[in-house]
Amino acid sequence: MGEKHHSRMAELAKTYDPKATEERWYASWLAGGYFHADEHSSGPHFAVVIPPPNVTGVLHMGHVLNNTLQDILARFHRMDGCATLWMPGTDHAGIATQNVVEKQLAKEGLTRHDLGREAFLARVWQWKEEKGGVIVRQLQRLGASCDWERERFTMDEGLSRAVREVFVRLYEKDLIYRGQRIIHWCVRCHTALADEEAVTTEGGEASSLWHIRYPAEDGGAGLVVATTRPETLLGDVGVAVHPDDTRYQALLGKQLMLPLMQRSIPVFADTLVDKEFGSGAVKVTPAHDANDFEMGQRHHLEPLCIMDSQGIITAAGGAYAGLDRFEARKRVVADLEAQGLLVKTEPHRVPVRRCYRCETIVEPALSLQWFVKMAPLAVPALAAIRDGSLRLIPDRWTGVYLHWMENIRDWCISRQLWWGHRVPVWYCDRGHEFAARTDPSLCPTCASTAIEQDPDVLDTWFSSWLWPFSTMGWPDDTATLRRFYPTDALVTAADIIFFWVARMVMAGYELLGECPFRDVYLNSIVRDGQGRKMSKSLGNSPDPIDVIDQYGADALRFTVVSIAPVGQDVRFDTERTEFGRNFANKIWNAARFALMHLEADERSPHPDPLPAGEGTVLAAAAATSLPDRWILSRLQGVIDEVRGALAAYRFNDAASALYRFTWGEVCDWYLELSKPALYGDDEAAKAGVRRTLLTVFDQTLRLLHPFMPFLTEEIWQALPMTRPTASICIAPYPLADAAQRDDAAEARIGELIAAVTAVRNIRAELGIPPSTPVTVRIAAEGGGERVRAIEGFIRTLAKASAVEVLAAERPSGEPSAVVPGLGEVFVPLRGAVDPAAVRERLEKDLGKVEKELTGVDGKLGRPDFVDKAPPDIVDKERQKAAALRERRATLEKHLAVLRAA
RNA sequence: AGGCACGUAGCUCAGGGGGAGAGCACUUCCCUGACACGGAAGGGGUCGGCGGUUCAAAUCCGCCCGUGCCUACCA
Repeated sequence: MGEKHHSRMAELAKTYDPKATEERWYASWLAGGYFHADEHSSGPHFAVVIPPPNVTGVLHMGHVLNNTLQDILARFHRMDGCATLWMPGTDHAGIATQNVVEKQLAKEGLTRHDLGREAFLARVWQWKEEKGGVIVRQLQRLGASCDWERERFTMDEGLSRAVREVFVRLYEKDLIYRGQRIIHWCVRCHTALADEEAVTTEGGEASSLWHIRYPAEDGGAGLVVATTRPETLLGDVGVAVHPDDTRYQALLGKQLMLPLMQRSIPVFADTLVDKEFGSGAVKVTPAHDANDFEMGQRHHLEPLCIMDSQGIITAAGGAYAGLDRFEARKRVVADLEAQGLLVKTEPHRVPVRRCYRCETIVEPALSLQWFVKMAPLAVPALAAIRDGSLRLIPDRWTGVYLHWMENIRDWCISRQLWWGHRVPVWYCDRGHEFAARTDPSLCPTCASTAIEQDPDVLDTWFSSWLWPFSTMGWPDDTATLRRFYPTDALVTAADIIFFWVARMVMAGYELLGECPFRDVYLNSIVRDGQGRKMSKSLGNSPDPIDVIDQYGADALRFTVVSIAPVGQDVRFDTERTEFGRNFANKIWNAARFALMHLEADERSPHPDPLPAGEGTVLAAAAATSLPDRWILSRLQGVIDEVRGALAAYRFNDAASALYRFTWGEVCDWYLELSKPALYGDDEAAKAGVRRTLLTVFDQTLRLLHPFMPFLTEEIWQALPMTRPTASICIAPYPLADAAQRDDAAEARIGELIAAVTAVRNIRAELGIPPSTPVTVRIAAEGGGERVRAIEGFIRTLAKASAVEVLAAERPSGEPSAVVPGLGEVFVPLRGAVDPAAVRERLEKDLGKVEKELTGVDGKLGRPDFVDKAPPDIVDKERQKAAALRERRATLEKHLAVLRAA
């Protein structure tokens, strides 16, 4: 510990180690209560609710992106002075959770029926307490700044009360009803599913189209129907043809003999039939197909159910009773073939719907279920998007939303499960039905005590659609609701626009008269390196926790945000995280450099660069040197860029602006430019640079904080300055200060960069090693003042022994480059290198100039261009041509000298 | 079938009517006292194809090809 003043340096390893910081800072943020949103606060506010992950869920890359974006918004607004609420919680996920526990039971050789409803539910709760919510801890690893004190669960007491209240209200308004409908039935989960939960396989699945002859009852030929589901023939009650179809006019109204079943069924006309498809004749099975059900109703045909809840053919299926639906299909086809009634079988792709939870093929089934009448609820939800009070970003999703809303169908909300909110409807022994907010003991109509509650539970989404306000205490009129509702933004994936987003909008209007959020940002879908959707079955989804362990949470966050442009899917490969890891390490090392110099001087403690408690930056007055003025000016530029990008949800643009500034300007140039002063003897110059360093780091870290919370806190806390707040989490977000914009400084440093690059380029191309000193000569435009302002920096950065301003005469036969605004930069090398190499370089330059000149002259040669293009554009081209001509002349002169020699 | 999006450097992708960009990969040089998870300098693209609008098109429009996604009552 000899160098005691460098103790902090000793702590800072050469590479950043996320493991050493992340856990510590997260704990300190929680302890500090920074994420808690105070409902009694005043001033601006910002609220966002998390799309509640399933309690059964584990973090995947989609969550990482989604929650990082929310965290960026939350942290940004929190720093920007808003009382910020990021509402967290989990979803009880009816089917998914029930499946998990049923699987567990299966290992013990039990089914839920062995336990009974009550014991089973106890078992699910037990599972939830022990194993559920892993994802919440995983979100914390990611750095999510949720208000965990408010964490909710869709089955907790408050939310259950909200669900019940909504059901009863809608029931009383006749917006909830019970009816016999064709719904999607999962024969494995044993429950009804909403339309959205029965997913169609892309492009259909390989199957066949069977053409079957149905003879006429009177012994005639009858007709041929085409079907993809021959087994449902057992439940046919008729055959439909298009009314205009000339082929079947004679058969209309006649009876056919249903094969295998020997039942007489009618032929009728319905416009739903497509003449072009198959034979133009459709077998009608009202109990097992939604369209057939419609036609059956129109033509007063009684549905005939031939399948039970497990997909087994019932007694109504005659000889086929007891067979599984697919076995029955084989047998039916075989029997038809044996009887010569199978006309042909052709390969056909069938749109098959599968259960979104277990992927079992779903069965359209006629069943008594509860529905929400959606059309009235859609009215304000449509108006909201049309009048702009609700925005979808990117807005191309608006069309998708509108289409769904305009063609909305009633929502089947009952599920034949046990895990979920139970339908709050009771039936009494005298046939009365009623909904109740609290569990009743007798029938309100007849006072009978023989009452029974509906056994079904509600669709999981029936609690999710209330999420934005149920989590804030609704139906009570709470301070939280008044302060934070409606929320500002919703960040979610587009695949749940219908399941969730659209329904929340409807619920918000129906129950609170307001849209629950203003902006809906639909984030990218994260795919694997080959563009495939990440899925468990493919095993192509990296475990984000492993990635965090390997690279750090900040690295993962920054990478994911950087590669996710608005509205485009992203491809993620674990190795891509190196991008963020490298950036984090770069920042870390830049900070080591800064801290080394900031702490090296104990005699002159640094002034606090922060005006007390404000988000503005240090007055420009302190910055005197050119590089200082430049970097502070550039800082204002990034601040505006980042703020602008965030306001437009252009997260990747914000990230890239920060990356370019931090790495490409601060590290690549400013730190290098600061070295002459820092390593020099001029104490005043040193102090100025140190102050700028401190300001730049303080401000840049704050800008970066929402993206890389851990690293920025770690470094910020190490900066030797008076901090306005205990944590960077709540430090004011930088606000650009126009007074610190300095166009002149930006121009001068721009020239410096160009000049240094030019010299380096010449060195590299001509093979002059850094150890060989060169003299740089500059034929300056308009005097040598600009050169003299930067010559010291050129000398250091270009490793030049001297920088000279040329008088009238210019060197001949030497490599050079033109730096607009500064002049022509020469690196005299005669004698030091092979003249042939110099000539080669000059010829290459000349070639480039000629090529460019040809283009520009061509443009200027067209009268249309000169006449019609805007004058400033023409002017620019003319200036370009002039400069190129001059450059060409110079190069030719140099070459002439070389060739002569 | 319809709708939407995408097709830009070897790879992954930004950009978007008047100078073709980034990261990775590649070539050459450099372990220079923040950083080799680094530095310096480079090579590489007729911006999917064909037409159109325009003084000017990678950028706007149309068609085509390819890819992906969403929606749908083709039994």
